[in-house]
Parts: sequence; C-alpha cells; structure tokens
Amino acid sequence: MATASDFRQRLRGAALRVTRPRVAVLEAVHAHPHADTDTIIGAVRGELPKVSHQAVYNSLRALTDAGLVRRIQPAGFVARYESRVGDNHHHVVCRACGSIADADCAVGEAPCLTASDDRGFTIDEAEVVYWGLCPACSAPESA
Amino acid sequence: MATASDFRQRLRGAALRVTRPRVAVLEAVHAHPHADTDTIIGAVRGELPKVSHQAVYNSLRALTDAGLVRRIQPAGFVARYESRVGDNHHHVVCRACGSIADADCAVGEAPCLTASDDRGFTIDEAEVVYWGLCPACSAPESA
DNA sequence: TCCTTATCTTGACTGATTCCAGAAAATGCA
DNA sequence: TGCATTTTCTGGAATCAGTCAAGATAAGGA
Repeated sequence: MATASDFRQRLRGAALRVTRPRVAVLEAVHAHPHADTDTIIGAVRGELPKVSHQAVYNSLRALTDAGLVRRIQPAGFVARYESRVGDNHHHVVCRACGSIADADCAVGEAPCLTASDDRGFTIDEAEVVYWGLCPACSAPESA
Repeated sequence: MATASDFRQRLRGAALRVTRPRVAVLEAVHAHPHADTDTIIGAVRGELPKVSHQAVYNSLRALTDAGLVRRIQPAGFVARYESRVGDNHHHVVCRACGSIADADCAVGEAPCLTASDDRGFTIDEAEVVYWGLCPACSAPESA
C-alpha cells in the first residue's frame, strides 16, 4: 500500500506542487476506487476538515492532467476517478446503480484501437464501456 | 429522405402518441446528426416556434426509450442524438471541438462485446468511443 | 362527439461544475 | 533560515444542462 510520502513523490515527479489537499485527494482516490467527486470530498475532509470543494476540484483536474489519476464519466453519471492509470483498461457499468468494475478487453492489448474508417481523425485512445447490470441489480428482489 | 408521414408511422409503430413536437423532434434529429439538445430545440422552433424546451426534452426521452433515436454522451460533453439506430455503431470524438463522426469497429460485428472478465455483470452492450482530433483541429493554425 | 389519459406549457428548481478575488502556502534563491 | 515570486486555496457567487410540478391542452378510442 502506498504511503503519504509515496504520493508526495509522485506529485513532485509530475512537476506538481506538493500541497496537503493534493496529497489527501490522491490518497482518497487510491482508497476509494471509482468514487465520485462528492465521495472524494468527504474522504478528504475526514483528514483535512477545512478543505474547500474547489480545492478538490482543482486537485482532481491537476492530477488528471498530470496522468496520476484517471477520470471516468459514463453517460448519464457524474465523473468518477480511479488510481489505476497507464494501462487503458476498460469498465463495466451497471445501468441501474451506476457501480463500476474494471475489465480488460478480450481482444489483445489495444482493443479496437483502429476504427475501420477513422474519418480523417487522429485517434489516440479507444475507450470501451460495457453496459449491463451488476450482480446485485440483476438478482431478483431478494437479497 | 424520410417524410413527415414516415415519422408519424414510426411513432405509431412504437406505440407513441403522434404529436407535433415529437414529429418535429424526430425530423430535427434526422436533419442534424449528432446535434445537442439546444440545437434540436432551435431546429424544432424553426417549424413550431412555440414549443417549450421541456417538450423537446420529453420527446427526446420518449424517442430514446422507444429506440427511435439514440443518445450519445461523450465524457465532458452534453448529450447528443442521432437517428442511426439498431446497428450499435461507434463514434469518433474530437477532444478539441467535440465534433462526432460515425465509425464501425474493425473487429467483427460485436466488437469487444465480451470482456475477459465480466465481474459477474450481465452485459448487454459494448460502447466504444474513439478519442482524438478531427481533421480541422489537428491541422496547424492555417485554414 | 365525448371521455380518459398522455402530453405540453410555464416557471421554478436542482446539482455538478466553474469563475472570481483576495488570503495563504509552496518553491527558489540569497 | 528569510524573503520574493508564483501557485494554490478559500469562500461565495454564478452557470448551465437537465428535471420537477401543476394546471391547460390535445390525442386516441368508445
């Protein structure tokens, strides 16, 4: 498990200033995979009660731009964040409750990265979202 | 090209009441592929100036639920609508200007439809978004 | 034509995210 | 270590897509 000083190092490595809010946000994203901004704000305030929501938004933006966290935003849901970066894995999203699980594509390393016709676009990423129902939501009424 | 009576038939076929706003919305979606709600409101009002934005939102929801139009919502952009339905084709999205083009996946008919590990989810759709830059945005400053 | 029910109009409202200006803190250098 | 510079944070207002709600209107079937 990563420590606070690990996170500080990562921030420095990305040429970002090391601030308390940023370290706490990085910790929160690691501790709560696929959490939305509100959850992260809550987690951060568990440690730094006075952090403004704006600081969390700023930090998430900075961390995302630096590639230290990854933003996910399935259609119809608010933005989520995860700490697993650099491998372009994909996600399974529950239509009912919005829960997210990681998934690796069945087809090789860079799945579907080439569209049959790219329409002249310069493509740098293929994002795949699997839509369905999570185990809990696909089960009948019972627990 | 589809006529107004074609659209009326499609609405009836989907067990939806045929109303002026719905016909106009269906026309607008066909005439403006990948348009956002605001654009559609504008197009609809070109024909029916008094239509409320709520009626357009209601219609788009009804048409989407009925499968007559498809909603697209790339991360960070507002919802768009298109009339090409039933083939689960994919999209190329420009990071800079948000423009969208259709794309068929290189890998067979149901690309990447099976994740290597579905985590117990019941998956019914694999959505693929190719991110990059459109020809206009990837070109240097010149025209 | 009349009745029932769905849809539309109007206008307020929500909730995620952003913008702004002044205060505070982090880094670099003496 | 102490100061200057620059970035970041705080606090609060603002934006914007989309939704909610109640009464008026129109669609479809008897």
